[in-house]
Amino acid sequence: MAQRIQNLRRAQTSASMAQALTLSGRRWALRVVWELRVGPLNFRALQAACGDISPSVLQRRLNELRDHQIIEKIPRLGYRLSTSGEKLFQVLAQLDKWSAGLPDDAQ
Amino acid sequence: MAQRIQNLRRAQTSASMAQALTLSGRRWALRVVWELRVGPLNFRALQAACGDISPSVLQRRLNELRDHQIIEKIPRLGYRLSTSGEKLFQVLAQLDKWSAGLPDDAQ
DNA sequence: CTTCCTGCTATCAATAGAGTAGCGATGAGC
DNA sequence: GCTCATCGCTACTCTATTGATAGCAGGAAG
Repeated sequence: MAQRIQNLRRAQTSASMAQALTLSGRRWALRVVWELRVGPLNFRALQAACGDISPSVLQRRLNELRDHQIIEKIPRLGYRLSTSGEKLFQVLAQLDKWSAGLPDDAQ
Repeated sequence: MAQRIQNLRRAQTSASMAQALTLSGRRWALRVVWELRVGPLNFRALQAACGDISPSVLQRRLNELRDHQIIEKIPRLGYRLSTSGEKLFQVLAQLDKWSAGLPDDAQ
C-alpha cells in the first residue's frame, strides 16, 4: 500500500526542529532577527525597520526571542543578537540567497 | 545621534527576502516543506505528518506554496518539492542543525 | 518647570487558524 | 452493477493571534 510505504520512508521531525519551525511560524519573528543582523537596534528603530509593525506584536516577539535566548536586551542600545541568534542569522543568510532566486511576482 | 548612526549602518532588507520571511511567517508553511523532504506525500499523510493540522489551513498553505512554486502537485502521489523547494529544504536542513543546539525547554 | 524621545501597555477591530463534519470522486472487492 | 473505504477538499463555527491606535511613565535636556 502506498500509504504504508510512505510511512516507512518517513524520518521523524525532531522535537527541537518542530519547535524551531513553530517559532519561525510566528509572524515577524525571523524578520526581527534579520533586522538585527548589523547590530543592536532599539525598540522604535526595530519597529520602523520591520515596516512599522505594531508595537504589541513586536513586544511579544521580542519576549519570545528572549525566552529562546536568540536575542538579548542591553541597557542603552536596545536589542541585539545573542551567540545563538548569530548562528540563526547564518541560516537566514542562506534563506536570503535562496529568496534571490525566486520569481519575485508570485504571491 | 544614535538613531542616525544606526540608520547609516543598516543594510536594507531586499524585497525578495521580505517576501520569503513573510511566507515563512505563516504557520505550518515551513513545516510542510520539511515534511516533504523524503518524498511526495498526499493530503492526508501530510496532515498527519504535521500533527493533524486542520485541513483548511493545510489547503491554504499548499496553495500558497504552489503559487510560489515551492511544491507541485502530482497526479496520484500528492505533493512534492519542486527544484526551488529542494533548495529551500537545504536551508531548512541548516535550521535543523541550528535547532539541535538550542535549550530545548525554552518556550 | 517644559519638551522631547524612549520603551512599552491597553484597548478594540480585523484576520488567521483550529476543530469538526461532511461532500463528491475514485478505486477495490464482490 | 453494488458496497465500502479512502481520497482531496470545502463549509462552518469558534478561538487565538495579529493589527491599529492612543497614550502613559520614565529619563534626558534645556
